[in-house]
Amino acid sequence: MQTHSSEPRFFLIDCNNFFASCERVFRPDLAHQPIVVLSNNDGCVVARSKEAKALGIPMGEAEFKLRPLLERHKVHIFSSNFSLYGALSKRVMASIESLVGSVEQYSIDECFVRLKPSQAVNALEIARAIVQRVQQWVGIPVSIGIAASRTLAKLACHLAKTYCSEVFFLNGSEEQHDSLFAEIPVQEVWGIGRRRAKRLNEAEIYTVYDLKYADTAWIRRKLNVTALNTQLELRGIPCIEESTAPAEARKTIVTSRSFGEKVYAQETLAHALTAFVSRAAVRLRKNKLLAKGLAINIASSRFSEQYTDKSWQISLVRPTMDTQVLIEAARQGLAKIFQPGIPYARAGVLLFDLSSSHVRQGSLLDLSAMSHELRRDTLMHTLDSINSRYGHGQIRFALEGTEPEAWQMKQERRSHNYLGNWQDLAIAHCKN
DNA sequence: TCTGGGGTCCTAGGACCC
DNA sequence: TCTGGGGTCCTAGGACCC
Repeated sequence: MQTHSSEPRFFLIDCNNFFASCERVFRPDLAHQPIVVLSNNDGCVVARSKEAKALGIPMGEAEFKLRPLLERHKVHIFSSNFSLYGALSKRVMASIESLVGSVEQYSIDECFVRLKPSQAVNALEIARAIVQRVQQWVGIPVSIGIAASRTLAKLACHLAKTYCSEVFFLNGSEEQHDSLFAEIPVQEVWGIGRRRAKRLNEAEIYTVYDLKYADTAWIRRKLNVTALNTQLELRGIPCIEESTAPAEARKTIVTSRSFGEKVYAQETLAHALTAFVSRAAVRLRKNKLLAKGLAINIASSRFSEQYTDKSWQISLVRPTMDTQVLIEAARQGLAKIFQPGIPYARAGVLLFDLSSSHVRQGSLLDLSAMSHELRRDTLMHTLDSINSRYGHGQIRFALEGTEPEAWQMKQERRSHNYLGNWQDLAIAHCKN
């Protein structure tokens, strides 16, 4: 088998316990303390500090089930604070870019770097410099995997964490890699989730090593081409490309939330959907897009006896960025699928059939409608710029409702928005 | 009582066409 | 009326990611 599996072509840089580390940046007193961060609505655990992991707190577990354990060990609990995490993520990425030129951001806490030949020569030194700089400039610890393909770089990063090393370079011989891979369960591989792992296990493929050398035709037949690419990547042959620029390539925009409390009233659901449409529309305009399709869905709890999940969708006459047009469509849809007596637990809005707002098509038949649309566009952009300057929700549609309501999510332990709100700036106290 | 949110890609199957 | 291959497009659902 011809491979080049030790050539350094990619970094995968991953922030350690990112949300928990973010909370620590402005609470240095929490160093070495167990921390968990909860999902939206304070439902379940989505991030844990190293100390919390050591206490055996599982990922994704419902908070109410863990409460005794959390209290017993005095675990610090935070609601998720995405504006803070987003702001710190930007700083992490910028710090890395200051050393390597450009990164391919993969998620809020991870990025790939495709190494130029000149960088590949000094891969290890550069990686160590990144770890040091991100810690110093932003205060976030990162781990780095260095390898010949993206999948291997992810695996190398996993090894870095396993061996408590900041950087792991897969630069050994084929045999050395294989003996490492024989110890790693196959579900650790990027792209192999629970289901595929189960199918692989049924075929007696248990480890990364097994997958690397499994019969290629079988993988293609029983799984799919994605899994085949994964296998080739394990052999050191890069074949997963960078996902294309998100803003232009994006196909859907989703805003959905679970409610703080169950909702029975149609009008309350309408308020929630209106708020979700408004948020989705802001993201639409920020990406310079128009939407032609809108879907809504309302559902009761998956754990409830009266489980129901209803959706409705519409194709609009013309692509739009106008919040009001979208709100009207959503409310119209709600009237069609709402059923009284159901304890609704969540709702969502999906914008689809997206197109670039640069190539908005004029209607030759109706010039006055065109000019109305252009005036509305201007109004929407004005709304966005006021809200971005004075804070989200400063100006909003009255149909969102004016009082706090049951649908709004629980966030009882949210930290300050230290980097996004003047009122929330950290304050230093001097002792004399 | 309480169980996240936001995405992408692939495949199978049906409708429709020649 | 039935016969057949082959192509495209769309949608629903599954699987994965963080």
